[in-house]
Amino acid sequence: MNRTHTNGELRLSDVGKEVKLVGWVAKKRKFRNILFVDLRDRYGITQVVFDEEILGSIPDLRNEYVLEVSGVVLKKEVANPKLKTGEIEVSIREFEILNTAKTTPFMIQDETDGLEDLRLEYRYLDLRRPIIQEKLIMRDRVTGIIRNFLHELNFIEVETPILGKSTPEGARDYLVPSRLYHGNFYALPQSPQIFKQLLMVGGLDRYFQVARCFRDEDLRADRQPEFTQIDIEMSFVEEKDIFEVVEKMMKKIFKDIKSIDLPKFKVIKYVDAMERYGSDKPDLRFGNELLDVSTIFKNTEFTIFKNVLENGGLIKALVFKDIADQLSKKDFEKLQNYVKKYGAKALAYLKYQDEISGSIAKVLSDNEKEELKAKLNIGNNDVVFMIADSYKVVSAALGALRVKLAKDFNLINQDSYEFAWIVDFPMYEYSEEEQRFVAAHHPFTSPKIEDIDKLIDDKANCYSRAYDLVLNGYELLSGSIRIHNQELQAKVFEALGLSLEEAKDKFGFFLEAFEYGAPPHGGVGIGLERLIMILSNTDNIKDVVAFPKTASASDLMSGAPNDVDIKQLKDLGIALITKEN
RNA sequence: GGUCCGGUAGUGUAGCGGUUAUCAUGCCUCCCUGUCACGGAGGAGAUCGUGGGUUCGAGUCCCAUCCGGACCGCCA
Repeated sequence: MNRTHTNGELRLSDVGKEVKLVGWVAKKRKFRNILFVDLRDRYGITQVVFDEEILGSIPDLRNEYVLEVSGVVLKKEVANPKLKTGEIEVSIREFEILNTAKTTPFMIQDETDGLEDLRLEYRYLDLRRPIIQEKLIMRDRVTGIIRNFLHELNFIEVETPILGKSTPEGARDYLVPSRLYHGNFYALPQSPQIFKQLLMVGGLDRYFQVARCFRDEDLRADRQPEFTQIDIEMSFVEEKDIFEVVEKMMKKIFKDIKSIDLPKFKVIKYVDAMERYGSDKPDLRFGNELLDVSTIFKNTEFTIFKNVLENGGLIKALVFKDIADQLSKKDFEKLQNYVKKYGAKALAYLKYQDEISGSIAKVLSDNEKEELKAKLNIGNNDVVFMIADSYKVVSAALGALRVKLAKDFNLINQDSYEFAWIVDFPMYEYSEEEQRFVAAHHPFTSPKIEDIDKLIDDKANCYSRAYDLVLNGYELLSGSIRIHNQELQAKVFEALGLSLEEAKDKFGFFLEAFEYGAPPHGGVGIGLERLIMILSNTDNIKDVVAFPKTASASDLMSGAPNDVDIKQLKDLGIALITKEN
């Protein structure tokens, strides 16, 4: 069954050769005495010709039959420029049908008719589509580049446990019941965080892993319950050392995959990113920055603005140039509804045309409108959007609007890749729900040295050595310099509201490890799927996962999750709670 | 936990109170030596997601439920 060539391989220079090909029937075009078949495999498509004069008869082939064919390579009189192999065809002398196939539920081609749920149910057929294969092949290339790159820098790949210990902070764990210890559970790792730090304590110095991670949270178009993180940790480093490794690695990936030479990555402080873009993962492919216009309205008569300012809120503006004539009243209504999702009560807007119109044109003074115009450098046909609310709501709503409008008005260059390190994240964020400060990152993140004194008494102004790398509006990776000092770690646990007892119960082994000479260390976790999504120009994470789950975390193909035999539950000592009790 | 959108031949869709349930594609049969989105003729193919209700009459309206999708919350 040895093929001599793949279906993407034969060229004009192969004319005259005897070849053997294998593959699937992608398409057939039949006449009385001749049959053309597009034979497909992972490498491409080759047209093969079944000629009655040569074979005596024409076989009855259907789409997706699996064939082995032998024949001679001929030059085509009229080439097909759409195929790499379009200048030749193979005239069949012998063939064998290796397998037949039912009619597929959707067309096996890039432009398929099947919708996503159907394609997921028959993922093994969906995987035959070149457009899906390309993405998995790219994913393999990227992990290959990463492995080679890190190995050259003395990193070693270590596998850490999948069955671990549940820690109730953070994302919800996937739990695995223990058969030997009834009532006890393993947790699947949300990330190999503790283990990789212990590898540093263990003296491994430079570690990485292509790590599967699991989070039992609700999904999104860019989130799966299980995903892959390129997990990296280094000893005896500071931020700049880690940035250098990651930056070189990204440059290597973009050079090899996209033939792009990336410039040096920007560095933006978290507070500046929030101020300018309303987001800690800003899309830097376009401008349209947020501007604080509170001072213009400090003596305003407009009660809504006035009240917000009096209650400690602020007013920010977002300007989009030369679009006023393209937005109808209905469009503005849609945008007003859009920002409500983010908690904004309203979206104010002004259209600067021959006259100034818009939702708040009548309630603002001429002076205010002119001041806005001057401060925001507004020209004819520009639109100013404003939201007055708390800092958090203004940032979230106006930040999201900024991205939406840029997309709607095609202001984003799809071929550009704008990286930036976001640094100096706050140590805590305030949880409205719990009415207290909670950890903004995992509890092993080091505070800024100069902020150690603020850990307990001034949480609002305490910053950490955490950083993200953002790319085109996505958080590509997250990392930090870790705490390596037992006392500081204990202090941070305390600051986070973990009693010494709780801390010992949950992380005792970890704290103890720090008493035996833990080196300074830090690292990152890179979201592999997101990187591949960006590289392959898709906004759907399912496209870059071989067997993805739906938005409700089910596998339409296998039917997972499913109920299990009562005997299995008994072995585990588990009884199910039914709705009745 | 919440908001919104969708579910009609194999597939993608039209229909929005009375139709023989639309169109395209796929499928099957026949015709066609050069197609490469082949072409031509004909044919089969739909418990309109499921269960209730309103109505003389329900893909069509209402309620519930299941499934899929997007988003908010969530994702230390």
